[in-house]
Amino acid sequence: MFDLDNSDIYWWRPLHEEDAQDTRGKILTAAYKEIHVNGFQAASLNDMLAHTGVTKGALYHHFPNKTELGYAVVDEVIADRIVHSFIQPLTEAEDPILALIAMIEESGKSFTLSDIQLGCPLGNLAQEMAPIDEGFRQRLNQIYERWHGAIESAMIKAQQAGRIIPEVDAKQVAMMMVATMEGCLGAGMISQDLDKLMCCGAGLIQYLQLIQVD
Amino acid sequence: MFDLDNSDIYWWRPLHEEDAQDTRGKILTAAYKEIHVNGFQAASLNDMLAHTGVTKGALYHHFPNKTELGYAVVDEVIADRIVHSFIQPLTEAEDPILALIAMIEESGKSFTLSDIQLGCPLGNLAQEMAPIDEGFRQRLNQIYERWHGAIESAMIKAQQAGRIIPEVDAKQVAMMMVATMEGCLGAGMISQDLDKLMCCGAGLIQYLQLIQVD
DNA sequence: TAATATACATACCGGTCGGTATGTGAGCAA
DNA sequence: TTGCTCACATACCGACCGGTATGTATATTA
Repeated sequence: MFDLDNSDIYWWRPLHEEDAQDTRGKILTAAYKEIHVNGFQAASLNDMLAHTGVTKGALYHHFPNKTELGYAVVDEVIADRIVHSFIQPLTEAEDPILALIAMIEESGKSFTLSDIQLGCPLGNLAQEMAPIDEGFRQRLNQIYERWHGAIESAMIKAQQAGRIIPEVDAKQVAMMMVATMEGCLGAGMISQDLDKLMCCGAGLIQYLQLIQVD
Repeated sequence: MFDLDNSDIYWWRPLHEEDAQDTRGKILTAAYKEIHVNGFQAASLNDMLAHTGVTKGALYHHFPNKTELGYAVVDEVIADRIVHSFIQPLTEAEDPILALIAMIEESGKSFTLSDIQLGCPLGNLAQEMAPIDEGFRQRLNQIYERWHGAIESAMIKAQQAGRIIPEVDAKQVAMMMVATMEGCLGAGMISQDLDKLMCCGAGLIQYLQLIQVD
């Protein structure tokens, strides 16, 4: 409907690779942006080609069709961003609970309005494509399962260390954490209000403190 | 990509009005279904006309364009369904906490796979349209604010009655509840697994029990 | 050097989209 | 009966879509 092009401030986190990429890489990042703004179905190949200067011949040399390009964006761009932003910081942390809280607080502070305007690239694509394309569904579900797994492991570790009350179930907490984080981003997106996003995040942090052993 | 037509089992809850509607009503429910399956942008006017037997002339007699039709679907169909399913049961309940728990448990039990395959009509549309159309964003945001308000009031009521610990903030809890419920539905949709949905819901119920005064 | 494969570039196609122009019959008011 | 409005019905339009056929410059191999 309207244009959000030609600027980097609209992307969740900077895609540092921007320049000095090969053609395939250029297409992938351009496709990622287009999809994040318009969704997959409404993403126009012509538009992304126009933005990058890459031609249609080049695109169809590297990808057989639009769907496979979408799959590649999920596998190579989105998965990578989720892992680096949310999974790795968790698996590497000594105290995963503190890491989770820090992650949420950090997001609340560093997100700008333009960051949350477009929502989560993973969540958006899941909502749009999971019901109508099994290939997308499986690929996106894989990412979610890695995410759930990482939090579940962290919770089990915290429970064994006596940092979390034994009454809660690690799997339930993990699934609920991801669901709530996605939901919070959605709340921020629809309200276009950073305060609401942080209010939502504060609720989640308090939940984490409730299940902690003091 | 594929077809989910000619059956009612795919819609979240039956749209009881089905038959004996006027032309405008027929268009609205058909549009609601098309949008719920394909999203707004990918929803085809020609398709919904074909499914109902209504002609394009009739459609453009009642609605000036596709966007206004979408707005009407939000205002008249989606808002109504959210209010009746989630807001009214809450405001009418004596003990809102028990009502919330019952609502989640009830959903877990009554949802079928086909119900969750398409996700939440409100959440889907919000994710898709909020970033690219201000008219949609405002209308959808209004629904969310009513929802948030209802839960917040319920929480304040419960807190005054001493049913909930005083440490939690009613607004935070309200926003987090909605976010988590939407997120849970999303988890169910992407996994196409009712167990995961219920696992997620169980986490939310346990949270409600944690903030309760025993 | 000749042959072949790679990595694009350009031009074009059929199909679908939202939207519109025009026609038509029923109901009603004068 | 006449004239007007409402509630559609039909036919069609230009724009844009994903995809393809064909051409070409460069690098690689025989």
